Amino acid sequence: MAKRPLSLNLPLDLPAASGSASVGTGGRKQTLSDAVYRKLSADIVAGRLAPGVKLGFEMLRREYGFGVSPLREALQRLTAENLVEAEGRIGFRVAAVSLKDLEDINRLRLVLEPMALADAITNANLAWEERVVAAAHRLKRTSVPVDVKGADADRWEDAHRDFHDALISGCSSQALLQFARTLFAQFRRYRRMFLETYWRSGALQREIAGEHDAIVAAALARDAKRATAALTRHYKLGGERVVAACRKQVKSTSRSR
Amino acid sequence: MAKRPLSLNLPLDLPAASGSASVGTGGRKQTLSDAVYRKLSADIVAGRLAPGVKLGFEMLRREYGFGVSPLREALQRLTAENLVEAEGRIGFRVAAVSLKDLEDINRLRLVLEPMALADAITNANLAWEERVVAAAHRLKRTSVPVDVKGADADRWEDAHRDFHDALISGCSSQALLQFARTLFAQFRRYRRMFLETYWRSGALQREIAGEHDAIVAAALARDAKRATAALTRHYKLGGERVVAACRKQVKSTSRSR
DNA sequence: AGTATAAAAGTTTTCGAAAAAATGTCAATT
DNA sequence: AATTGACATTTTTTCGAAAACTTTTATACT
Repeated sequence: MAKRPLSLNLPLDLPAASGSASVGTGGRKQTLSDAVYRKLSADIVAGRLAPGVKLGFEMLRREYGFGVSPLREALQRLTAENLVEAEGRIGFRVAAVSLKDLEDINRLRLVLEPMALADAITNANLAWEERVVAAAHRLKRTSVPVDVKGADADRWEDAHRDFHDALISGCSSQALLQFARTLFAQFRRYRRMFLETYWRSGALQREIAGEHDAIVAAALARDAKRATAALTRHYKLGGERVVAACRKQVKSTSRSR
Repeated sequence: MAKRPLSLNLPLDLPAASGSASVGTGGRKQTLSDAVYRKLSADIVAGRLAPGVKLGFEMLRREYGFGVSPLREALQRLTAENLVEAEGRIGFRVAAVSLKDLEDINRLRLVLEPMALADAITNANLAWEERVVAAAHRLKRTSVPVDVKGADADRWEDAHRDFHDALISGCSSQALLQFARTLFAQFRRYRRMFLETYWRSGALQREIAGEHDAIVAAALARDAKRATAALTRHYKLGGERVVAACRKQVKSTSRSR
């Protein structure tokens, strides 16, 4: 047997600046753990798993068909992203929602994402422009969902996320990108949860499309100031809508109990 | 160095903090998974597990004495914090270090942490002041470590982290706090890794103590502007030192191979 | 009745081993 | 000599069950 006497705790090594491939899920080969992570994440963000719902293993096994180990790993990761709450030996629940939390997320992404966009524009190149244009086009061509919790909505939401992700994808700060993505996912849950009625009107959709156009135009013109202003406006409007809806619902539910 | 299109100064206006003296690991009952997470995190940040080192399960089992399940969960969480890198079905490694990554972390925490501190000061109350004073005192009384990788250093580093954590603990934005903490841990790894020689001099320690005093004085005076300036100065100086050391070492190692 | 205590039931957490995948070896072929 | 492919070995990932713990239910006692 090859029992190499590995150095105990103190391997002296090089600070290798290992090539470090590009970002994202790109190279990662899929494991069950990854798959269940994605599925759970999607179901929570879409609101198919309501806030506060107990995520017991019996139920998860039945519903998702995975074993306990991948499930636990996925839940652990989701906990780090504040989509799931873990309590010692008691188990996991879908993260609760609150007006305070929503305002917190909204406020912070209004700082971070324009920052990321400004940086992306200063680093702009053709590949980035391509990506932005392609994502914008796809979003435009994606039909607006009818059922907010269905698979249609998932498709539109993915296109929407990819669009915003494309915009900031040229940002040189990986850390900033990661934070912005986390906040985007968290905010999206609130939007899908509270803007359900708003959604169907269609007027909202046209309005949003106009805001997106403004951002793209400014970004492609490499006008960082105008682009961040447009993005900020977009997020401010969206944020206010969701906050208002959340506030209303909180009030009505607290009345009903 | 890098360009900074990063805007500072945001309007943080939210009704003051809800009591919440119970920050931190408070309620969570300990599981093995938590324990191994903490141990692994400490060993990586301290540099006892060098960047790029393969984290195979045979080795981990032997060294740490835990089963595979808690180990995997801990590694999954550490991956989310960028202290560990996971590659599909190939396994886990301690996250690589690079000058680019260091500069990235440093730049972002220079934006986020002063933001958090400013907010904490606007929400200041007696409990927060108490906490700051206590943490500052403990840090002062903690003896400066001799061996940078030993348990002494862990103790000092904990006191140092608690001090900075106390300063921003009054921040009303949980999300901002979380990001700041993550960046602090990541930066700390670089500092311990590259400032090893610097450390013993003692002069550095006195210098740092002075910077801390300035921050505390301004914070207790509830002078947000002065406090953030002092904190920024503290981090700028520290960041520059580490970046310089990192740059030097990268150069020398790349020469040696 | 009400509180405390003990058994039972149900969950979560952990372990050990099986399954799946990757890596390494070595001979055969071009 | 280099490449390919089959086989063997090592490692990661997943599963099923045992262990540890929490919650509920039942029972006894003041």
